[in-house]
Order: sequence, then C-alpha cells, then structure tokens
Amino acid sequence: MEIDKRITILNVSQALFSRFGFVKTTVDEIAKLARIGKGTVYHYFKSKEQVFAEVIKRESNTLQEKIQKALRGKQTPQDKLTAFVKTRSRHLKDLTNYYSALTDDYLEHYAFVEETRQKYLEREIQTVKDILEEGVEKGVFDIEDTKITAQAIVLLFKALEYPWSVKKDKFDIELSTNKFLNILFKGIEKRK
Amino acid sequence: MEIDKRITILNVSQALFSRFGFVKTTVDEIAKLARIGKGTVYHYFKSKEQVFAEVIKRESNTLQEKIQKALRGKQTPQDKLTAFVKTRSRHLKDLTNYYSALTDDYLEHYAFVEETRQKYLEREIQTVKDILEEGVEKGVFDIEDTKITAQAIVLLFKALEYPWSVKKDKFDIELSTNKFLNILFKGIEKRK
DNA sequence: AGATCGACCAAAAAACCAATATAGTCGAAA
DNA sequence: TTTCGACTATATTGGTTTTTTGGTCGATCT
Repeated sequence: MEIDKRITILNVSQALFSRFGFVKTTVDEIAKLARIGKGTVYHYFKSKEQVFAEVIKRESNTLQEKIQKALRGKQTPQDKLTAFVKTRSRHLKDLTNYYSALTDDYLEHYAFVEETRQKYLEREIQTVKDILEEGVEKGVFDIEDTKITAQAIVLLFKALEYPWSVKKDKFDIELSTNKFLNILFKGIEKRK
Repeated sequence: MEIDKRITILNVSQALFSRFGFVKTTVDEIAKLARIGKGTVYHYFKSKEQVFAEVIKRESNTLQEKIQKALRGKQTPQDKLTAFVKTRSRHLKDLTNYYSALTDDYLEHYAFVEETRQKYLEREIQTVKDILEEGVEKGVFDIEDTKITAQAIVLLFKALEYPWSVKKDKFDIELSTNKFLNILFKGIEKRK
C-alpha cells in the first residue's frame, strides 16, 4: 500500500525532525524507524528536503484549520481578529517543525524555508486584511489602508514574541495582546 | 597626556571596529594605529571588551543627543513621538558599532552586549512612555496604560525593520511609519 | 513491471593535529 | 609612573585524515 508507506515516512519524519531538528535527523534514521529501506524513502520523496517541506506543509495546514475553526464561531470583526491573534499564538509553537522553519537561523539558506517564511507572512497579512475589510464593509471599521494596517498588526504580534534580548523581562503576552488589541480597535473603529 | 591617549584609543578603535567588527579587530591593530605599545592599551582599558563597551556607549550617547535635540524642537506629543521614531530610524544604522551590538548574533554571548540590548530597549520604551505621559497630562491623549502602549509602539517599529524573511517585499518604511503613526494617534488621542 | 533493499560513491562534515595568532601579562626601560 | 614589546596560555586557523550522509542504482523480490 503505497499511501501507507508515504504516510508512515511522514509520520516518522515529523517526530524525528521535531525531536532532533531537520539537520541532525538522518535519512537512515527515518528509514529505520519506518522499517523500510533507505532507497524506499527516495522512491516516495525526491529528497530529504522534500520530506521536510511536506512535514512543514502538514503543520501549516493544521494551524490554518485551527484558525479557520476559531474564526467560524465569531460574529464581529473584532472578535474575529482577537480569535486570529490568540489562536495563532496558542498553537504555533506546538507545531515544532513549522515554527522551526519560520524562526531558526540555520535553516534560512534553504530555498523552501525562505519560501515558507514568505508565504506564512503573506498569509497572515492576508487573513488580517480580510477581517479588516469585512469590518469596513459592515461599517464597523474606518480604515484608510487595510493592507498597511494588516501589516502593522501582524508585525506587532510577531514582535511581541521575538526575543529582542535574551534576559528581557518577558513581555506578558496575554496581557499585552489584550491591551494592544484595545488600542488598535479604538484606532480603527468607526467614530460615532 | 593620559586623556589624549584614552581618546585616541577610542577613536582608533571606533574606526577599526566599525570597519572590521569587534571580533576581527585585534588589539595589536588598535595599538599600531594609535601609535602606542600594546601594553598601553591595557593601561587605559581593562580588556578589549571594555574598549568596545566604551565605543558602544559613545555611539549610544550620540544617538541620545540627536534624539533629545530633535524632541526639543517639537511642541505636541504627537510631533515628539513622530520625531522620536524618525530620528531613531534615520541615525541608528549609521552608528555601526552600536547597531552591531544590538543586532549581530555572534555578539550575543558577551554579557555587556546583552546588557546593552536590555538598556537600549528599556530606554526606548521609557522615552516613548514619557512622551505619552506628557500627552496624557496635557489632555491630548487618553491612554489606559502608558507602559504597555509604549511597548507596543517600540516593538512595532522594531518589527518594521527586522528581516522576517530574506526576500520580503521590503516594507516601505517611510510610508509605513507615517501610516502606523496615524492609526496609533487615532487610537490614543482623546475623543472630542 | 513495479516496489524494495542495501552496498556503494562523491561530497560534506567531523575529528585530529601542527602551526599560527591573539588577548593579556609582566619585567625592563624610559 | 608610564610605556613598551617579548613572552605565555589559550584560542584559532589551516591542512589532512577519517567518518558520515544524501542520494544512486543494480540486484532481488513480489
């Protein structure tokens, strides 16, 4: 059953990459844990990189699903934006490989990793932009440029998580998120 | 004249560090360019690191002066905040060693570099917070928590400069800065 | 015919070692 | 007291050898 083998390789790889990282995980280890020959890995995947890329795509899709699910339960654009920010924050770091692909310096010279980073950033900005535009259409938000605004929002929450210095006071992400969102809503809500 | 020698060492070191970076610059080179013996460097400074730390302090003070000067010409807290953001953006990267100390990965294990990063972040947040509080006192801004708001502002402009992905579309910093500031002011200005 | 395997290979990475360079020291000299 | 540069311990570098790894491919199995 070729579908089973491919899935097995991906499952096994996801675990190994998650544990040891992309570079330190060898194809031999993947083959052994999957109980197949090494050449079989190459029958199903073009390269080690392709295996990793598929694993990243998987985790990325997982995050998307969680976010879409969270948005589905919300009515107002404010609630949607809040749900987006919090769901993203809550789940991204659990997706070890995806998070690694987005953040680890030593991976940045792989073309597919750069591509993933680009895509992720664009997707985030687009999702926020869609929410903002929905708010504008509903007459809830008054925004001059939804794209720039979406960029600001995405960058701000990215910056909140980034370790600008090692021994930082550790911004209180939960509290900051709420307060930032409040300032933001005040800034973009239509005036009465 | 011992004051002259110390200044000479700092001048020469600032140039060399700027050109070659901290690690690649040797104390021998500093001594030669300063036309002194190597042991004389150690007479005035405890270590190569201390020389670098002094150079960084110098450049940091330069930036502070430029910022203070820019703020002095401004009346409204909005103009002050704008001046802060733009002056910082315009001059920081010219201060090669300071910028390097703030951003280069390979320097992050030096304790004084980490200290500098901490201090810089705190100072930025404090400066913005002071401006915000002035705005609140003058009845121009209506801000619930000036500290959190200051943090958001500082983080946002940091994020704007950071290379989240290599081949990013390169956010238009000038345009984005203005627009972000507009959204921000709308969010924190007192409602009429 | 297609799927599987593992021996094999070229290249990369790691380990090893000698040579060189560097930060810091210190005694002699000014 | 200040200055210097030879010296030292340690780190770094460059070259060589060994090992490992991603990927290939022919033999074998199904």
